[in-house]
Amino acid sequence: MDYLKELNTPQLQAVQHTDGPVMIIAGAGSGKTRVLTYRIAHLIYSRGIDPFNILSLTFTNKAAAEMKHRIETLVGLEARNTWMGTFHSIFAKILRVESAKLGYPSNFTIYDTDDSKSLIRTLVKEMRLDDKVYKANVVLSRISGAKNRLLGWKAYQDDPYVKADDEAAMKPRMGEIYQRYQDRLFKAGAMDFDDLLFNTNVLFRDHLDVLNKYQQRFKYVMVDEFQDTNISQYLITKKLAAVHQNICVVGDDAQSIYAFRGADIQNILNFEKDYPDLFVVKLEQNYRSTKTIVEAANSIIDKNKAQLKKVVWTSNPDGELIELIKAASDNEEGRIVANIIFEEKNNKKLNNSDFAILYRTNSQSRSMEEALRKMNLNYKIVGGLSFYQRKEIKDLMAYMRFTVNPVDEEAFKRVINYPKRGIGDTSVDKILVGAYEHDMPLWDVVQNAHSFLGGKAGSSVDNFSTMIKAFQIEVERKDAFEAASIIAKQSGLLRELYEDKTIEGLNRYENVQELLNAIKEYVDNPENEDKSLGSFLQEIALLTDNDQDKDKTDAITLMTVHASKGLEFKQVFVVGMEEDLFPSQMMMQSRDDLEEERRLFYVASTRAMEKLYLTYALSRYRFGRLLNCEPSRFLEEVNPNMIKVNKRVASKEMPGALRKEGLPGSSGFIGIKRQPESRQPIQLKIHTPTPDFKPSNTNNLKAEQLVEHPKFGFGKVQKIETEGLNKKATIQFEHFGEKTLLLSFAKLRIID
DNA sequence: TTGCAGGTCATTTTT
DNA sequence: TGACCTGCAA
Repeated sequence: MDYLKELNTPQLQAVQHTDGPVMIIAGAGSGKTRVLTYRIAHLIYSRGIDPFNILSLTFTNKAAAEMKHRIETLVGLEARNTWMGTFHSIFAKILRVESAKLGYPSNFTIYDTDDSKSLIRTLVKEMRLDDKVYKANVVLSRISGAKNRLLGWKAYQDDPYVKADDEAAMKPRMGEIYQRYQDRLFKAGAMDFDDLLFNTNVLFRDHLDVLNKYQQRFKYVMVDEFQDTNISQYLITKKLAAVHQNICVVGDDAQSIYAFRGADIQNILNFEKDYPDLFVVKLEQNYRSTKTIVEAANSIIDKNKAQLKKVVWTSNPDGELIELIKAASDNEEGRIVANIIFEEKNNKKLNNSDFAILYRTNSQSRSMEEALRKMNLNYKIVGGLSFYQRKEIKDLMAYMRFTVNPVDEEAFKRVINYPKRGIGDTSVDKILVGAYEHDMPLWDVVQNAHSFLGGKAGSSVDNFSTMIKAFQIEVERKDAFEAASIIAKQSGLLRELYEDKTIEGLNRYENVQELLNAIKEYVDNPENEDKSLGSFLQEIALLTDNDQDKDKTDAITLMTVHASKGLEFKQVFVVGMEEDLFPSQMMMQSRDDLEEERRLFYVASTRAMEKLYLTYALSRYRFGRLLNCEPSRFLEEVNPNMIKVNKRVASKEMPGALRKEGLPGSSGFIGIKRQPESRQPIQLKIHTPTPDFKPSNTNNLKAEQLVEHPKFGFGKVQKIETEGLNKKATIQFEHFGEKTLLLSFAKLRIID
């Protein structure tokens, strides 16, 4: 085979070793996607495997689309017949076919996070619980965590450890919420994201004939980004591959950055134990970045304890040093970045699309955007509020959802009184409670509104249900586009938006038109056989990526580090390299996972092909407050030989606010502190909190008190200050020196 | 039921 | 800071 000549030895091994369990450890930039696509091509060409028997699972829509595209170029249209997609989409597809076995309708709705949270809020209210204790976010992540560990509500309630946990967290009724939540999802004919995996596990566990069918079908199973799988996903994959044993996982433990979503790095670390005859290939040569960048990235990740041994190297030239840039404020940081991009574009004849600005949190994009706009530099933001998360889009989608599946409670709540038709919260509650108490399907209650509501509200609901019934007839007769247009018009939604003449209102109107366009495209696409609205809804339920790559304009890419995985740019700025921001304070306090933050930094820096910039600000507006910042510890951990401190920072401008606040470091402190002679990074002593660390109530914290901090370790309170509404504690820590912490954020354990 | 004013609260990453 | 909630008047 000709195309195999392009591969190096380990890559070739990975491609040709098709049978039996295989694990490919692929460092950043080592040609992972290429190996995967060639492997599939090889299976089809050289082994004569029917594409229909090959299953490849990816993590993101983007990765799936990329792979599909590359395989089609390599193999041709035949490749379309392979099963390829995200875990969620593939299993949703299977669940739609087999839904009856689980008692679900095949057109079940998929609830997104907003729907789930809203349902939880409703439940908490119904159970008359304190919504400050049972916060939707917290409850949902608890339930989600349970599902990812395959703990159903019954098992959850019966598990003494879980129970003890919940009681310790003062949330003893969590198990009950979980039960009700599942019940309501079921009645609404809906599954949440985690259910797609959980229910697939149930399906395969309880229906061996179904399992067997898919086991026979998928002779070859491949999993991309294996480090990001959770137990639930892993178990499904393992079951599917149990007959043929042709399972190939590709991943990089150093890029495992989704633990918050249940990804378990142990899956990749322990894979060998599950398959003793495992064939392991390591792809260690990096083709993407300069030596400087590869080594700097390695120097950070080397600090992690949990990792598979591998040495990522490159034969690329050294390239330029990494630039370390200090700015006085977040706005100045933006200006500096914009200036550099402007200069580099001119000097090196680069395009906007050669640059990426990466940040830890979406909210950081603002200062960057402002600066880029001022310099007239074209940019695009990836992620953030995606198209399908906008209110107006969700509203129209909710109408469509409710028409197709009129027991969908969350869709119902969205549309019943929008646009306003005089059905207030009380009436909505009566309907929902009616359904609940009489154990009736929501749609039946809506159709018999008069038995539950008084005259006026009752007739309003009657009008509503008549309208929905009319929609249902349209949906049956017409294609998705025509039906959706009618729904948009006759629901009054389009008129409502049209009458709003503000700029945002105009935008919203255009967004709805945009959604209708998307539906039109869907209908016109000959690949889609089923043109019904229901089919369209199923198609896009799992589509959260709005990067259709349609914008051909040349733009600088702004995105979070997470969103950058799998991409590459000539020059990359990692901005906001400040302690508590990157690494993130939240992350460190909730899970004390410095290692994952390191991996995150590794992902960020290895996106750069030619040049990497690390920038930080000494002060930054966060939560509407001006905070003083310290440079990130990662700047200390990077091999200092790779870094040059940028001199361009000398900015005379000092925002008034900073001067007033007397910014520490605004005088004298240049660059980061480093021991000059040794040129060795300073070793920070990282504190491991005591195992049962629980933050204390710090309302009455006094000076001289001994405390423990999950990150800074032990310390003694120096003084407590009140500044406006904020209380600040200055604490002398054993290893980290004096720190001033905002008490509302700091998690401290008081040692008595 | 609706709309407004004022208050509170959290503030990460994504299928 | 801004998203969301609550309470009150119409």
